[in-house]
Amino acid sequence: MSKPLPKKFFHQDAQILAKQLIGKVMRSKYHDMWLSAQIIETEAYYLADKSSHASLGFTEKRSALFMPAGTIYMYYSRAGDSLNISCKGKGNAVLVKSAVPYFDDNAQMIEMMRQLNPAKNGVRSINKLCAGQTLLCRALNLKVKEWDQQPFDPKRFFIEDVGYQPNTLIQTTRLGISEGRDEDLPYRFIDYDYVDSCTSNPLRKKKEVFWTLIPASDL
DNA sequence: CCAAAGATGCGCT
DNA sequence: GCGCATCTTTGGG
Repeated sequence: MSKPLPKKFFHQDAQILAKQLIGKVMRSKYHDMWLSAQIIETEAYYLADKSSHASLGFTEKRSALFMPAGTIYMYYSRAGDSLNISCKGKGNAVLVKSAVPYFDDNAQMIEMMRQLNPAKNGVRSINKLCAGQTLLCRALNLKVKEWDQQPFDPKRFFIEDVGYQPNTLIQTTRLGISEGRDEDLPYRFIDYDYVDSCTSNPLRKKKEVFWTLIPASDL
């Protein structure tokens, strides 16, 4: 079950890569168990855009953003780890925002994910187990200390093309960007068929939120 | 100190 | 289900 995305795959424009990553499956080995989740939501960030960490300048902490395409950039903020991947052009990257558990071989995987990412009250439903950039890192046991500035490793953590093609993507604005920091750029992408498992559903917002649909024929 | 590419509970619709 | 207040941890100023 192991056909990691080739390095070349990450050598694409951030928005293209963000769209291409939708539907791909992350696989992380925890002890002897593979934990797998299909990416359903991503965001693109560019060196020139004021919301990107890279735009704040090169530092040791942010150096992964300036390393070759396909380098993992992880950072810790607001009580959780987040996963990014560098892409074409120094300082450009894609943030993986949410996923859904993908179980093609292991029935115990969900229990392990629940253990790694417990809900404070009750049990986290399967479709919300990886519904957030820090939640998915928790459920897959991905840590800054272990993966920041590293390339993917087919033996421990990689992303795989399982042949899934989304029918439609939602394109909308990124979340958590403060005013004046290019908050209106439409660089967030969601698999329409899994919109109920994303961090926040733009289609059902009462407030005015920009979104548009991208059909499969345009991908 | 406090902002940060967040998450959660609670009250309301 | 939505919006807002509140809690969260860490590194840079």
